[in-house]
Amino acid sequence: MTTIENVLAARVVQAVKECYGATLAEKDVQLQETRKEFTGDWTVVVFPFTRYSGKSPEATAQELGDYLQQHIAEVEAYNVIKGFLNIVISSTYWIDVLNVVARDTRYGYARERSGRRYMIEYSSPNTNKPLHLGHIRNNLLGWSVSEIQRANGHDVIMVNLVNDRGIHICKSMIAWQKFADGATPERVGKKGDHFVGDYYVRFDKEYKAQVDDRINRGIPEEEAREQAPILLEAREMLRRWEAGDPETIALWRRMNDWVLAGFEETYRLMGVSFDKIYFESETYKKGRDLVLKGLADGVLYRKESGSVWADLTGDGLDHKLLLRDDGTSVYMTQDIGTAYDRFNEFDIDEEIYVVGNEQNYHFQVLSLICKKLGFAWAERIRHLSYGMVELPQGRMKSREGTVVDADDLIAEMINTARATSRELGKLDGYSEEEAEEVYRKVALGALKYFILKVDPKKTMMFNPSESIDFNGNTGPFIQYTYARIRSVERKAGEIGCTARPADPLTPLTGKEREIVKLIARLPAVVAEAGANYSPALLANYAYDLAKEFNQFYHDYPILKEEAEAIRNTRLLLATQCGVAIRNAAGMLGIEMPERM
RNA sequence: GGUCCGGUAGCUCAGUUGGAUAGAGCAACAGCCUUCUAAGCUGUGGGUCGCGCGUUCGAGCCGCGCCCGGAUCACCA
Repeated sequence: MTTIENVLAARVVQAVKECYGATLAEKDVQLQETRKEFTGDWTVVVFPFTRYSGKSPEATAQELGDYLQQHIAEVEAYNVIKGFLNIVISSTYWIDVLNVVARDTRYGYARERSGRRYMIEYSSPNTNKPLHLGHIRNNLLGWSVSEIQRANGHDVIMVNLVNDRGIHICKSMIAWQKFADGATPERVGKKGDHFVGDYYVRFDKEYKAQVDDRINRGIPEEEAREQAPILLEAREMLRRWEAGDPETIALWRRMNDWVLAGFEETYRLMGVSFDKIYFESETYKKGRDLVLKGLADGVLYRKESGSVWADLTGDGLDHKLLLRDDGTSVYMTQDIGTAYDRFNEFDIDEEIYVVGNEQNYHFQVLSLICKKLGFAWAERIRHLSYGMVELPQGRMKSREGTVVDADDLIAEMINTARATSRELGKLDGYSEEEAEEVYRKVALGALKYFILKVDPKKTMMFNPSESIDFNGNTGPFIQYTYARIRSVERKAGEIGCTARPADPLTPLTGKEREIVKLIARLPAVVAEAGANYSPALLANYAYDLAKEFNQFYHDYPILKEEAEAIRNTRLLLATQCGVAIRNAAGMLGIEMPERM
C-alpha cells in the first residue's frame, strides 16, 4: 500500500538528489509524526542532509519544503523550525484515509494469510495447586500474543503442557489419603484445584512438624529433612506411580481430574483456550533416544557413573546433564523430545514458549543442545520470557502464603465492578444477567489491561491493598470510551442517522485529524506488536486512541452539529474509532460492553 | 564469581530506527454534570531519565566503566 509516508520519503530522496546531487535510500529519510505542539502532520528531520547541501539546517529545510510542496499534491503547506521540516497534508487526504479504513470490515486484521505457522505453548500449570497471579500474566500473554499473530495473518496452534506428574503431585496425594477422610470437592463444595491445593499445603505443614519433631529428638537437621516419614511415603508413592500400580494411578487420575476441572473454569473465566493439551505424564520419557543418538554421534558424552552430558563450555556455558545415572530423563531431555515431536508432527515455522524469565538459562541451553544434535529447527525455538509479578513485600512465595490467587482476585474485581456500577446507576434497565455480563467484562478488562500494558520482560508490581484501578489509564477507561461511542451510534440511529463516507471537501479540525492519524496507525501497531511479541504496544495504543476520543468527544458535539456533512464526518470518525478500539482491545482479550 | 534482565515524577508504568520543551495514570490541589454516559473533561504543582566518561549537529535510547535491584548457573521441575 502506498501511503503518504512512502510518497514523502521517495520525494525527499529525489529532492536531495536533484538539489544536492547525493543519493540516499528511502530508509535514510527520517520521517516522524509531527509533535502535537507544532503544526503539521509529518516531519522530516533535515540535519542529516546539511552535509550534502552545505547550507544551514533552516535553509535546507526551506528548499526541501518548496520542492515537496511543488511535487506532491497532498502537501498543502510546510513550516520550518530549526532543522525540522513540518509538512501539512491536506484535509482531503485524511478524509480519504478515513473512508478507505471504513470500508475494511475487519480493520486491523491482516487481509491475507502469511503462510507462517506458530506454535505457542503457554500456561503449563502444575496440578498440585490453583493458579495464581503469575499464571495470569503467563496466560494473558500467551493468549494475546497468539491473537496478535493471528491478526498478522499467521496460523497459530496454542498448546498447554500440563505438569501432572512428579513428587509434588504425590505430596498432595499422600496428604489427601492421610487427612481427607474421603472428602471430595463436590462434598465440601470447593473448586477442585483449590481442594487439592489445600492438601498440598497440608502436606507441607505435616512435613515441617515432623522435621521439627525429629530435630528436637536430636536427629541431625539434614537427615531429619531427608528422612521425614511423610516425605518417604511421597517418594514411595512416586515409585508406585512409575511402576504403574493400579491403585496409585487411580488416585492420581481422580485427583488430577479434580484439579483440571478447576483449571478449566479459571481458563474459561479468563477467556483463554488451547488447541491441544499435552500431559507431562505422557511425554516425560521423551527425548531419551535423541540423547542416546547424540551420544553415539559423539556430540554428547557419558560420565563413568553412567550419566549423559552436553559440554557447552565452548559456548561460554556449563556442562548440562541430560540422562541420570539410572538412565532416566530430566526436564531438559523432555523438552528436546517434545520439541522434536512437534516440529515433526506439525509444519511449524516457530515454536514459542511463554515461560517466566527464571528459565532464561534453560531455554538458552535447550536451543544450543538442539543445535548440537543437528536439528535444523534449533534456532526456530523462541523463549517468550516475562518478568515476575511482585508484591510490595517482594516475590510471591507459596510457602509463605503470599500468593495472590487467580480465582480470588477475579472474584474480588467482579465485586468491585458491580459495586461501582451500581453506585453510578449505570445499568438501570438491564436485566440481572445482562448486568452481570458487563461486570465480568469490566473486571476482566481491568485485569487484562493492567497486566498486558506492561512490557512483558519487565518485573511488575501488584499491590493487593490498592488492587487494580478502574479509573484513568485502565481497561475500563477503554471500555467506557467504546460504550460512549456505541451510545452515540444508538442515538444517531434514533434520529435516522448512520455514518456514510465522509465528504472530502469538508475540512477536518485539528483534533479530528489527530484521531484519523491514530486510527490509520493500527495496522502498523499490530505488525509491530507481532514482531516484538509484545501486547503492551497494542494496549498503550488502545489507551491513546480512547483518550484522544474522549477529549474529542468533549470538545465537539457529534450529533448536534448543524451542517449535515460535518455531523456525518464526526459520526463516521466515532464509528471507526470504535472499530479500532474494539479490534485492538480484542487482540488483548478485552471485551467491549455496549453500555457500562 | 560467570551469564542474562531491569533502574524514567512520591507510587504504577509509557517513551518508535538517536531528534524539537521526556509523557500518561494514581495520589495532592483548583474548576466542570439542565448537554450524545462525570468509570469522564480542563487546569496547577511534581524530573540530575541510577552515576561517570565517550561517540554525535543532537543521547532516556548507542559504546565503555562503575553503583543498586532481580533472575539464574541442581543426577529439581
